Amino acid sequence: MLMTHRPEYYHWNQWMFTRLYDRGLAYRKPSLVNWCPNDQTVLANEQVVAGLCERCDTPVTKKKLTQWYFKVTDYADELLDELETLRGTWPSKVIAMQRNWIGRSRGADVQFVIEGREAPIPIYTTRPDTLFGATFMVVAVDSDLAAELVSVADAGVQEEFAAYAERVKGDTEIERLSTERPKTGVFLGRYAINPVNGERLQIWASDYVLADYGHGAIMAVPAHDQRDLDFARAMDLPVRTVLNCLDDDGNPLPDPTESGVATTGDGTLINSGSLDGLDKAEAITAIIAELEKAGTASASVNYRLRDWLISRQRYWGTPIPIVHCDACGEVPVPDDQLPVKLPPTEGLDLKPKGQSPLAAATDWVNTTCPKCGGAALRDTDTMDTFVDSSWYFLRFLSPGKTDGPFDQAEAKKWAPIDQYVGGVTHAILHLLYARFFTKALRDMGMIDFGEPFTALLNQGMVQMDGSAMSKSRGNLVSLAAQLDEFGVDAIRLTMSFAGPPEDDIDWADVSPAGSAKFLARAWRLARDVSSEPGVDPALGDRELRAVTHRTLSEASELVESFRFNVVVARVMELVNATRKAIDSGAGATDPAVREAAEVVARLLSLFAPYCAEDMWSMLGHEDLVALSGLPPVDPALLVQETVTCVVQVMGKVRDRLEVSPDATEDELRELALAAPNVVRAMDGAPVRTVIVRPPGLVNVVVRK
RNA sequence: GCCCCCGUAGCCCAACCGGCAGAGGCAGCCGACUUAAAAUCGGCACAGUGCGGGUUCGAAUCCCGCCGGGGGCACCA
Repeated sequence: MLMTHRPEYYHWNQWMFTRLYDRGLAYRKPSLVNWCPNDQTVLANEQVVAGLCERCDTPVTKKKLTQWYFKVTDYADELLDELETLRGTWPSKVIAMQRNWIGRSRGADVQFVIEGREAPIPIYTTRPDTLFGATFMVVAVDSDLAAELVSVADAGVQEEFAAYAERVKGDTEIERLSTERPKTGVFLGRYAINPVNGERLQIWASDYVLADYGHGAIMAVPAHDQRDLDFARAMDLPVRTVLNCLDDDGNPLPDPTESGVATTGDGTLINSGSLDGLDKAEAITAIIAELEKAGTASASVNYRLRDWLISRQRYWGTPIPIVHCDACGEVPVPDDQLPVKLPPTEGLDLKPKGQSPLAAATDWVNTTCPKCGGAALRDTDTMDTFVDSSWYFLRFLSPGKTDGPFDQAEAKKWAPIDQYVGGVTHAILHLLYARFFTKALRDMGMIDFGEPFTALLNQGMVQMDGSAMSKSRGNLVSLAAQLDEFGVDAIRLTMSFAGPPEDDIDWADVSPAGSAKFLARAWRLARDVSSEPGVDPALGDRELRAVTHRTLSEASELVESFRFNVVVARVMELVNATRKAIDSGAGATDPAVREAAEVVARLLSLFAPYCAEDMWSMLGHEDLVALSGLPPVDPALLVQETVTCVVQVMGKVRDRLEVSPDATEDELRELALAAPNVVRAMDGAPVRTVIVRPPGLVNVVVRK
């Protein structure tokens, strides 16, 4: 058993941290971070769900803090491209979500000279073809760049900017994400020069440009970007169309200047100097080439993915194994001093207060620098608990190992995980982090694979009356009460039978009473069998044996492909056939009945182990059915004596023939053409062709 | 706005590589057993696959376009 809160486990989180640190994959930086005012801690991007804290649903705000990050972005391309290797074994939904989350886009960095500033400012754009349509520039209000640009503006502008920046800071993520939000901003009194035509562009600060994407600054092309157009209209800034766009029917779209709707599709360049007459793709290639020659632009790639913020201001978690020394700076704790154990919490104020509670444990915080031996302070933050689960699957292979995180030989033998099962809620949290860790560990030479989970199944959830159970809705189903009423076997069977495992189950749609009834029906078979264990099934009723062996032959494949609901349905069929054989067929003494009842018990042990074991022992066995496996399928019993051959005329079923399973194409064609119903349907029309798929189908195509 | 998934009997769901639309269950109805009921056993009925095109000898299945439902991302330049 693994307990990730114990030093025996988090020791190796710290070991991982220092290895990542050594490779430049763990680093500290000041940044505007997600802040949960209720939990009083920072959150990773992945832990902000629709603007709310993943743990407590409080609206998240922003705060400028210096925090620890894992450099997931170093692996952005690999994390994205290797999703392709998971196609087919991972749900396409999860692949799409990760793809979306990583959000790679291709474009160009373009340098804009700023009046009164020595260095030009780079902007990122996916649409360099629209450079001639740029009519102003916008920088993120919360960026360092905005603060710098405004610092030389006159007092009125500075005041206005400061007020605006303050207002924006107070906004929650929810407010920021609102699509109906009007555009706001402040003109900084500064100008940029458009490198393609030398035009002077006003520089504005606004919250619709993000500080931490691209360069935190954009060229605004209002005619061909809706956000820029909204801003231009709100601030009364010029709009210039540089692309004549057509709609799906080839008609020209209305000019954005008039319509208020930016055109983003393909078209022909206008008002764009040397680019005039080119289409979008040609213009992008041409302008990048031209500006690269001039040294003012370069092709560039950007990602939506951010580095993983792992610092938490919580008393539980793994202490970050760093010592801050005035002389040496950040010093990772050496291996032989790990683990850095959490201090005793006695006497500490553990309430969230915006600073790690560990800071109050002064005896613990005050330490000596591992490098120079001088006085130093421990880092007081703890790690995100998602660090624990990013590599636990490797720890499971050697859980007691004391001289390393996991045994590499065991990992070579067992890992990666062939089949992982988990909720879709982890699509871009755990599953992304674990993929990152795996790739990093591979690059450290500790494992020889780059993807941790070869196949993934997202199991569904149990709902009630169309939605997730919740106290406030009052649509709760007590599992304990259901178990009391129907028993664990019936409940488990109900869930398995309700539908494919990846589907949600609505408890209002299923019938645990029906499951209990079925189990009783199956159980009675074992009670009724009156032959001795070990009788030769070959002496039994062939018809029932055929059903038994057909069930067996299908069951393995169905189980392997997780179609448990179908397996249960097949067992139900076998139970029905066996019941019939006992009551009105071969009778309870027939060896085939014993064989069938035993197969029922063996297969049911997957879903209803208690019931199955009881059946097994009632059938006279001393061992466990769970360990008994499945008997081999007798292929001879799968061969049918006759099969029904469907005869179609022009694709419509007109007759059925009972034929031998190895009837030849010619025989079937002849039989079909002679069948009276077929002759009637053909109505004298000449045969054009006859399609024969032995033994089951003949289709006569006639000339009309 | 972009992306992913799903629409088959009253309901939950099967249907292999395109080949008889139905395996199983729930609910329903009928019968046997019973003084009666429960339980049990047996039987019956119910859709032409969301809509419109296309490909094909043949489409629930493949392609295109809609409609409906669920989910993800989103001021990402």
